[in-house]
Amino acid sequence: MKTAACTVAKGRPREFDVDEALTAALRIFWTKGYEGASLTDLTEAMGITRPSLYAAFGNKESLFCKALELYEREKLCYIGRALEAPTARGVAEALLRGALERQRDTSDPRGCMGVINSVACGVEAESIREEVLKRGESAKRAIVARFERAKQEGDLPDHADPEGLTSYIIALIQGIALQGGAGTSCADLERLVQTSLSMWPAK
Amino acid sequence: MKTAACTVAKGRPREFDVDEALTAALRIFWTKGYEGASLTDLTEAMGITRPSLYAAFGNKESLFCKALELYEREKLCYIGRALEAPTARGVAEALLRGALERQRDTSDPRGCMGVINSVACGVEAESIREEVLKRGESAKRAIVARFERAKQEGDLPDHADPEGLTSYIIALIQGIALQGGAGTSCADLERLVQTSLSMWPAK
DNA sequence: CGGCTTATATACCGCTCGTTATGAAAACCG
DNA sequence: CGGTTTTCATAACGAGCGGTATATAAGCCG
Repeated sequence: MKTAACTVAKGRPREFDVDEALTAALRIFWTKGYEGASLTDLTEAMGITRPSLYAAFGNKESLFCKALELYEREKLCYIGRALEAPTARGVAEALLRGALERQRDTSDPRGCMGVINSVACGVEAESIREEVLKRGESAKRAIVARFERAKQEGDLPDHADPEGLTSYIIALIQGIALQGGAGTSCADLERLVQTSLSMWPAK
Repeated sequence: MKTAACTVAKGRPREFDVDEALTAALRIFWTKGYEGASLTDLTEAMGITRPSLYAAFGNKESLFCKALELYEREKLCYIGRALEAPTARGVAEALLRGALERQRDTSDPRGCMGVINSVACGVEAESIREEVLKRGESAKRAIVARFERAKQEGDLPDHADPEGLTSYIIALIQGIALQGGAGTSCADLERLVQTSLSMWPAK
């Protein structure tokens, strides 16, 4: 009994590519937020009808979760790579430059999908908010762990506060995304990053 | 002809206090955002009916603008005071501590009204977004001017970048508001501020 | 008291929202 | 070819949205 990846389709084959549709949906959620993205916006961008969307993705909420997963996998992968930098300063620099590059990419919307959807809106979006915050928490824990390791390795001074450093660097990343989404020019964002890096000790 | 403040009321006197109602409306916009706040939410919190709201405040959009004005006047006054600090570092410290105190105040909602409403939602809220961003811009210019003054006074080194420093400090403030709105404990936020201050040169 | 003005209360408007019922179309199997 | 299964297209559902028409109540002025 083969449960997964049945190669022979039984009924009428679907006429659209699921991954392409999900990518289109991501762009809508990214620019308009969960509540701001109506089903009309979504179906028009995805090029499919409402029943097709519900058959393929369940409902609006599960569609959002799948889009969020795609977003983290393709657009936030720089975070995981940044943690592999040899020094704490290298980690911070990679994080800041990664966030900056995200705002530089003109083929993608400005702002950050997570930041946009972490601010409270209607009551219906409460579960969405929690899902977004949950993922943010796990990313935060990973950075804390990396800074604690750096402290043990003598890469950070004994009086360093890994939690404080993490909140600090996340605040800067959030600020970059927020200001980028607000329309701040990339040149200005670059100066923000430059200033941040000049603050970090032990150049 | 006395245009303003006519002391004698002509018709039936209104049965609610306009300032109290506006304060209640502010809390709703603050916690739910412009689009997330329905007229039902607003009228229930304000203790008035829909026609009373429209007679006193115009419509939802102008009500929001009046609430935003009240918010800046009462909750963001720490920014203006911070700019009066004698040194650039004093300014930065007052800004960060002011933002932290805002998240500490348990009698007010967490997060920042401006941050919440600066992220894009539906198309109807586009003018709201622009209004919020406009006010943010003016605050930014004030901080830039203050840092430029500090540079002229020799309070900041010649190679300092007032624009970059401003974007940097605003990013931290935005991060504090965002993390505060996300439920981060005040203790953690305090460490964030502490870390930020430890980064600023020339203690 | 009557006339005038303004605030209140109830109910409703047209519209959009997310979701789904209905029926026809397209592939496979026997 | 008939039967089965899945997808597609149209249209509709109930609920909630921002905003308002209508009628009544409460004050002043003469």
